[in-house]
Amino acid sequence: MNTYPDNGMAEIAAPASALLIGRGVAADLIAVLVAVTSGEPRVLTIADQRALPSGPFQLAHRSLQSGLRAWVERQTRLPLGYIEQLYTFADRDRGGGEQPVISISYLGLTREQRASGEYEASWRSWYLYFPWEDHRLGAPALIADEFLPRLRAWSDAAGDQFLRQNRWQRAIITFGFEDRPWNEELVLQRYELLYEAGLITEATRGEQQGAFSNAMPNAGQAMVLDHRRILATGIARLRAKIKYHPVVFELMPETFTLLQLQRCVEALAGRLVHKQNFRRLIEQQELVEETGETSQDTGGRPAKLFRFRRDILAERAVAGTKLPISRA
Amino acid sequence: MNTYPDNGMAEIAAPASALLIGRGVAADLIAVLVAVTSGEPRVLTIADQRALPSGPFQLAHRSLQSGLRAWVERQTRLPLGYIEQLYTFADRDRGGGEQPVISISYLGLTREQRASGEYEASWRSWYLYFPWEDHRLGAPALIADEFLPRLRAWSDAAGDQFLRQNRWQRAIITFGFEDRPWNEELVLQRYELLYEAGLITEATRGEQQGAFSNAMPNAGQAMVLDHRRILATGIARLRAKIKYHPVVFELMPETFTLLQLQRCVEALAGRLVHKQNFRRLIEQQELVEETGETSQDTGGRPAKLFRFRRDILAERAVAGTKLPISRA
DNA sequence: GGCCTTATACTCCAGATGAGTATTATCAAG
DNA sequence: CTTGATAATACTCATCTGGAGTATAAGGCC
Repeated sequence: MNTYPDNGMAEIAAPASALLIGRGVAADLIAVLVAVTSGEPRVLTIADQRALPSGPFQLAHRSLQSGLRAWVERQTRLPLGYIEQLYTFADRDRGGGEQPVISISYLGLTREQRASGEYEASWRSWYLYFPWEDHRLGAPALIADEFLPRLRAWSDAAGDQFLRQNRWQRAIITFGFEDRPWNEELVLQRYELLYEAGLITEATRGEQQGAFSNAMPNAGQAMVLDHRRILATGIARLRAKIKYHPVVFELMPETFTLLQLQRCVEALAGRLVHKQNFRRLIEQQELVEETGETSQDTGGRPAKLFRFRRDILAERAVAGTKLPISRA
Repeated sequence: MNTYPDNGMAEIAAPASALLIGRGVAADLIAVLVAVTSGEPRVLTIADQRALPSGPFQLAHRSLQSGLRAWVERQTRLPLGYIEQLYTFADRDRGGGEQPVISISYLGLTREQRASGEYEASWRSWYLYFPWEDHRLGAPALIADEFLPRLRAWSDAAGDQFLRQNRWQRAIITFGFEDRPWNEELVLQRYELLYEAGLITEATRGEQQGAFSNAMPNAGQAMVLDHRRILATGIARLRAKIKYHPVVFELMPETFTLLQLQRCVEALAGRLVHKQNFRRLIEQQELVEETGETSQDTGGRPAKLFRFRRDILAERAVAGTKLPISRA
């Protein structure tokens, strides 16, 4: 998201000897398109689920944002409910030649997901790429069994004492070791930590063939270039956003029960929320209104159906709202 | 920041007839550099205070971020404590020719401000550009006396009823009319509203010479291109950020009193905070430690001097903190 | 009817927040 | 050396908010 001193890795290095090129870089758009179906948060992927959809910026478009929108809608035939810019970075390894590539990444939310791509596009659960991020059924064993010892070892391997302590402290905070609470928003920080520790497949790509590698094949599906990092950025942004902005509704069907809404939020946040408190907050904020209908297929008592009050959007989009996901 | 449907204006339009240019755009960096001195939040400007510093992206740099950092430090000889990307947009009116320009804007915080530019750089209070954003001495008369009637008239002038209501509702929320609370974070939304209503000088630039204009010369100093909009984005981002991230300290001298810290926060937020509660929050978060010294030149009882606990930064940079500025 | 499942209505408590009051320590002016 | 002005600093208090739990209602299914 944003770096303190300069967290590195965000943007790929170019040799310091390269000359100044004032004019003439290529610009790419990269999209993190999200939908939630059957209780899973899904992201649109291409290239055998190993890449995010992307394409060159075309001047024909009014703006970057509308360019992205038009391009996605043409490719997928999905209406995009919400678009937000994520991050821009420069990457010289792309293009193949001397010309650097500037990549502008976007987060987009959509309701449906008839894939319908021109290439083999498919929607995949984002936990395929980040299995350690799903805490709905408790903390995944992967974290305590695999990450904990390896991050510990990596920390201890640091030369100077300050670095050692710094590494371990980041591990503690991001993964909630030593009884710290889990903070679902730190998706990017966790990914970066694992990357630096060499546990992520992508981190060891540039290295020699026979080199020893710490990379864990079971630490999530790898992606092309830094696409997994961009996905992490998108997930983090969305997890933060749903807490104070009514964007969840862009992912919901026209009418829904409160439990469906809750399941959607839980899928995104990767953690469960207290049902009664969730309803209290939703209702007292007047974000939804009853349709008058009820849904029978709940498995229990029929639930009232609600619809998002679009009329309140102008107000709340700017003034903010809340969702009950513990930050502590 | 981010747009709902597509708030327009964010990125300048290019004619729909323009052809696709896959390769070859120019990339510019634009910086919002902020410092706080004598109780005023200041921004570095060039070109007779009518522009933000900017320059072409040079491939010689490791990354966009380090490029920005190196370039600013060379130009101003100021160390940048904190850098954060703001927004990227495409602008075809720039470059003069067919080549579109991609502008990547950054927010940077620095401690001192010996201008020292190569061109005539100077630090200006950002309230010079946004006089309506300073509520430290109460709401500026400008808002009730000038904006209120004009925004009212602009709303009423809308053709259909929905648009009329939408305009006025945005005015109410962003400016706190009709007894709504003032929300200091809505800097960008306010600027966009004034821009759409034609009250901002920049909004009427492209128009005919003799055309009638609503633009108010007293509604803040105008800037080149969309620099004022970028500045608004930076202010909004910073105002939001100081509430949950310990970035204020990047703007403070090595040691400071709690009142100095408070004044700095107030300068940025454009509103006053409750002194006792401010201190309570700062101290219970253990963000600062006493130096043991006291400052005599307070005008009253001497105040303890504090220093920011840099050692806590690694933890808090990621875990977050709080500052007491009412959101309600 | 008994039991499972989910919806929905309330209650409780602890900590955070907003807004005071009271007291203490300096300096400067008379 | 007393009086004011200005701040620092210590407490108090009522309210809000958020997390968690209990109780009851309304369906399906056996």
